[in-house]
Amino acid sequence: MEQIYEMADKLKLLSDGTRLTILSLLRDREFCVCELVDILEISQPGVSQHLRKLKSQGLVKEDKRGQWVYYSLSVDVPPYIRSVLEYTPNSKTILTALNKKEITSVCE
Amino acid sequence: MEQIYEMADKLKLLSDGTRLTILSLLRDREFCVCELVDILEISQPGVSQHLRKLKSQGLVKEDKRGQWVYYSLSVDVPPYIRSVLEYTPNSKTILTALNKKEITSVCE
DNA sequence: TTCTCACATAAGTAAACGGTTATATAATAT
DNA sequence: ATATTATATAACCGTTTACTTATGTGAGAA
Repeated sequence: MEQIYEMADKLKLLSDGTRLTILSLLRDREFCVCELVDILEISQPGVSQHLRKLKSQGLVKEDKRGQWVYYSLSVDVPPYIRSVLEYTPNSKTILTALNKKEITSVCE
Repeated sequence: MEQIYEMADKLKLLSDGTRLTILSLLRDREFCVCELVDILEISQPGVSQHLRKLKSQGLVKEDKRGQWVYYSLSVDVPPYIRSVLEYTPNSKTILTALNKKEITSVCE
């Protein structure tokens, strides 16, 4: 019972389009915040706050390198979350849908 | 992109503990509203409203039989929702966790 | 008919949510 | 040292959420 409410809490992270997009992108590779700001159409603080929620529940981890902070999927993403992410479009699809050219890495 | 926001909208239905419990119960058999009211610990209108949301998004269907309305999982539950429900506790586990004796059917 | 039971709908409310702008911090570049 | 860039945090705000109580509706029982 506890368990089912915990699951609901984590699933809440997937219940917002912006966050589900972020997770789908991260499924393929790491992204730094400025890339996500460029891709998603909300403000930088908006992106930061979504990332904070995702991190606080252990779905993503951050890696600070110089000026940038790179986010990637945590290895601890529970199976019921992973199973959903298998059904979301991949980053290539998302990026072309948004008319963003597919960058390979780094903001520089 | 459209697609990802649609998925997020349906996942929102799983992001509440009460609704996730309802769906997990329905995975095993149909339940009438009064059974759900007895099991879950919220008011009857509260249960009705959750069921309305679940129905409006096509996750459950209703079957009126006499005085009662029986709800069951829709056959149209999309795969990414089904895959989550494979990880939730079954109705037996939920009922014993809540100290409700396992009824086999009907309110009568 | 009248009462009761099962359910739905309406209206109200406190809290959470998802965004914004403004500001702080920390690293790099000049 | 100063400016610029990347990110985080704070404060605010309108909307949505998940409940509640009160009331409506429709079926079966008396």
